[in-house]
Amino acid sequence: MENKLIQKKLDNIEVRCQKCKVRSYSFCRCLNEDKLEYFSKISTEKHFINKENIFLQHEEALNFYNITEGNVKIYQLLDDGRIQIIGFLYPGDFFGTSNQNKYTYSAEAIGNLKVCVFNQKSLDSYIDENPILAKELFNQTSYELTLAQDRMMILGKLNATEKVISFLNNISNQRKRIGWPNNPISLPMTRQDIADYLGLTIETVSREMKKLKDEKIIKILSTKQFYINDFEKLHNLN
Amino acid sequence: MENKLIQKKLDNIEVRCQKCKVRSYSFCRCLNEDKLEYFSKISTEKHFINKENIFLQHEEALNFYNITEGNVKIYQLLDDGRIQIIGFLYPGDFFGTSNQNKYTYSAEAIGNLKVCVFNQKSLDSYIDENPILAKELFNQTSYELTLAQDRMMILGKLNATEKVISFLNNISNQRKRIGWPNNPISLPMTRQDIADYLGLTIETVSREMKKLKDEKIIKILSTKQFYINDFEKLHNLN
DNA sequence: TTTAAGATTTGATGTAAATCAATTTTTTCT
DNA sequence: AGAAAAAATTGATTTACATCAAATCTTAAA
Repeated sequence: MENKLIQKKLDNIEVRCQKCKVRSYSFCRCLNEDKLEYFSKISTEKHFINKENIFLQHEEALNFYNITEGNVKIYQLLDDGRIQIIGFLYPGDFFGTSNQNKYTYSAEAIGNLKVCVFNQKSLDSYIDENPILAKELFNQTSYELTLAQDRMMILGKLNATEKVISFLNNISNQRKRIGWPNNPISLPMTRQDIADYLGLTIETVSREMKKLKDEKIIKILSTKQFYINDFEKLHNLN
Repeated sequence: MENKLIQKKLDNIEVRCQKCKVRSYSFCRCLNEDKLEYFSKISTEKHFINKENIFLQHEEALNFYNITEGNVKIYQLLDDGRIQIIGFLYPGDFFGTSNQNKYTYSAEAIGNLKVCVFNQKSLDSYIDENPILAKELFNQTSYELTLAQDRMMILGKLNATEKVISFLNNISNQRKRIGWPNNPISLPMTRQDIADYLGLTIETVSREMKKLKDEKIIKILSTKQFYINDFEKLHNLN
């Protein structure tokens, strides 16, 4: 009876990577089909619900995560409660980087979330035997770094209008990347999240959205849904 | 006559990596001694003077650089001339990451600069044959990413006072990292550079420095030299 | 379905940092 | 060394965005 359960579990694990919908744009895409059976075994799937923390900054960094479904926000907190959202993550994105064995940010689910969980040490050993993964991770991390650098410009030099525009453009592009319809767009995050992401207040975000609506560049279908009337204008404004 | 010259050049190249002063904290530190002779041959040393551009954003990304002496600023420009300095780089730091074969930022020498220049394609092939380098580059890039993320917090949520303090702390830590005396500190960059790095104006940086001086937390020895009186206070303020 | 709690919008006011402007200091060039 | 140019400081004024406050809309719970 119990054996049967274990066997079922194993079968399930074996095929998980083969059936994975986000593999074509995840770091594991570099692995050949014949590697997947073993690779499936070094990770497990885990579910989180809205607002659940995956981990907190400064906790011991045991795991490394890859999103298979849903969204994640990663953020840092200051002692006095100020928050900066570092990034919104999408299916195919990985997270859990650490410094001196501690997570460098906190991670929280936005809506329902499914992730692949890798033990950092196991993944590390696996990388040693499959160097192609190291190269893929280097390339993807380099790309992440370029995005982080672009965000320095956004946070340091753009005004409120430009920040909100860059955010809307960004959301639209992210959705295109993972093959989702990029218009109309439903925002998984709250206005507060957007504000904390852009280094603004919720009131300023609200006012800027209204301005874009009044200029007929976007249509606000509901607080979490908007339609881009004029892609051209939105792109050129930033 | 010419042969002699070439031979001299080759001798010089062969030993370059072995004699290198920054190897212990550069990405190439992961290579065994016996790899260095060949590794030396895939890069060349190049000098730049103050304000010389190493490359510009959007140029075709042909090379990858490692600093052996001096400092570099990497920055992005907006159409209207606004500038954001992404980072100040130190000996042992590498730069030249690209996206779709284009550099994602511009790089300029601060003072006299010596770099190792790698052809991106050659380095890429070398990595394929020495996967340990891929892992080292992944690790170092991950670390760079955590620094970039910390800077999002600085740019998005800190006020002017906190920004300047974080900058001074950062400079002090960078110098410690590469084994330089971290007090007093001579700044290689101008006030304008500091302002463009922190998303402030030159006037605000100047006023904040004066405030720290008045509070006796730092002593300003000259415009480019300062002494930290109270490390404790400086660290705790941020 | 009603009520309560939470999220968002909108308006009035305050303020941190930008901008404008003038002076002083430092560096560079002849 | 002296003149010119560039960088940095200091002060006065403006402004973009934050803060404070209240109203409306949305979601969740009873």
